[in-house]
Amino acid sequence: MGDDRLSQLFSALADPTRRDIVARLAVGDATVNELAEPYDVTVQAVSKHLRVLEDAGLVSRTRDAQRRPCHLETEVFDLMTKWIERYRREAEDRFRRLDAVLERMEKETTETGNRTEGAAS
Amino acid sequence: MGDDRLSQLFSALADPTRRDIVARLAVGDATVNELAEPYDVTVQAVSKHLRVLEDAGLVSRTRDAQRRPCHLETEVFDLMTKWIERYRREAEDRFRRLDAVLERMEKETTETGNRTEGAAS
DNA sequence: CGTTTCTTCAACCATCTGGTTGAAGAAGGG
DNA sequence: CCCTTCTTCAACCAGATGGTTGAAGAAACG
Repeated sequence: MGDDRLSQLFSALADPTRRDIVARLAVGDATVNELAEPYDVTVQAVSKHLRVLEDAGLVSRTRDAQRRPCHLETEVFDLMTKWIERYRREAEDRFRRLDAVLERMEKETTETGNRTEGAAS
Repeated sequence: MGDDRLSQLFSALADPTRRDIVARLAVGDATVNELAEPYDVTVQAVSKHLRVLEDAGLVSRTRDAQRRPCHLETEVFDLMTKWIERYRREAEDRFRRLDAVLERMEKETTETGNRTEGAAS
């Protein structure tokens, strides 16, 4: 279902353990074992989480002997913030226009109908 | 599993249909039937999607006769953008520091060790 | 070479999820 | 009052997901 990039990204960050992993990778690169240590789940489970993060483009991995250091890729964050900000702005702009219309209507009402209060805004 | 607010939010936006619903609600409020019309799924499925969005705090609903107009709540977007921006900045700051360290190390190496190239840049 | 460490693959399991159909609330309209 | 409209509830189903255990790759170490 989540076949497009944005779905993968949001889905990857929908898990608290994965968000925590991202938070720790923001501090510095780390291996699978290091990342798995704080949690009470198996290292295999963490390995799966890392694969999800990697597929989403949030994490890249290099090789260092047997270890696979994980590195946080920050560029993909833009995809999400751009999406969020777009619709947030769109909705908020609409609100402002709606408010303006309501304000004008109210002013016209007070002009033609009863003049209960001063028209100063 | 996704019991905290952030998990609910990311999870809600991980579905392309739900993101599309959010995009359309950014243009204006709409009823369940109106929202369901463009998709080839049943209206019940869309009703479920709206419940997910509502539980995540992204959508609020009022009552208008039999209709339940859906309204986009934009404030909760901040929760996500704050989280994303925090760790993005954290990681990028770390990169800048790392780059500075590497640059200094490189300069010291060229000063003490072999002087193969000019130390400019 | 055998062993130890780090990591992943494979199979399995419980639960969640997104979809369906069918029936039932909720509220107006004839 | 019935009937139609809008919406949700309930039960069900296929597939994804997050977890487990056990075994197997990959690469250093003795």
